[in-house]
Amino acid sequence: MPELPEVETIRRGLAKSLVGHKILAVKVLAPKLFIGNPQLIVGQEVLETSRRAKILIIKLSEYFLLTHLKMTGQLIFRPKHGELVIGGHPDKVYDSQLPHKHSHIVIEFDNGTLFFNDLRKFGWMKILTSLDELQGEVAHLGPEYTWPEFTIDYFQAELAKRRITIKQTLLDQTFIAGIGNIYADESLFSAKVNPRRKANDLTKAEVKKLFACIPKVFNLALQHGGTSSRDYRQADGSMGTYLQVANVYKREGLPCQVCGNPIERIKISGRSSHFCPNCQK
DNA sequence: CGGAGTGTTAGTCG
DNA sequence: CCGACTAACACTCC
Repeated sequence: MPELPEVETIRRGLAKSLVGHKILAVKVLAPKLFIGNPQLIVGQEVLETSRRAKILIIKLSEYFLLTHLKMTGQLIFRPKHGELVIGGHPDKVYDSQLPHKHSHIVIEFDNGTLFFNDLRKFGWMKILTSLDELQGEVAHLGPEYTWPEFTIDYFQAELAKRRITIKQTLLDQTFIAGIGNIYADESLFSAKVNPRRKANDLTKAEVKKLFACIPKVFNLALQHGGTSSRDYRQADGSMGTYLQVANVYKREGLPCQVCGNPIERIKISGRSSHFCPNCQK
């Protein structure tokens, strides 16, 4: 579930709570989800947080703690002092009941407790002990949309190589980092490109449009704190509101905001894909 | 009740 | 190398 805007929103929220604070204890309730020896990071302080694609990176005094939330992972921080602010969306499951049956890793800091919850258990936490290891971990990922190397020339050349659909291409993390199912569909709507089109069949004008739409969609989503559907909450427990401004995602059968045509939902290589058959050619 | 569907991605197989 | 498919898991929806 969490794509770039959700992970980035969580990162920003957690940075405020965690930077400068020390890990007192790590409890691993589902060993499969934690890679490395949890005792290694006890006593270390959080220096800074960053993000690469959908991976959250917490830099500690000596090591790095990485988290991937995959489909249903959550990170919830419960501060020691003061009420947990739920952002106007009270939800018992994310407050008083922690840890609950889907809390698999619990990290105690000097100022509160971080819970890693994951219903489907696809996510993970991982300790890396050097910058080299970290670079190896993210080596296969394509550029972030904010990087200078993410240029129109790169974008066009990569699309030209691919005979798969444009939808599948956008989901390929080795091509561009951070796009998932929601923002693939939303970017394609913005660019008026049908998700079934082959990547290498897009016209030059369409490629240019899509290239411009990706940052636009990501930035809008970041302003809204990401998308909340089912499990996702911001780091403070509140909901992201992007879905309120989404054009196609989860809008099957509803009128297109541009032309009024019903939004369709189809399967593209196993992933649900939402689009307006009238606007997206 | 049974089966399909779910925001991800690494791995396998042809 | 490329592309299609599957598994990892637990729950909701129809």
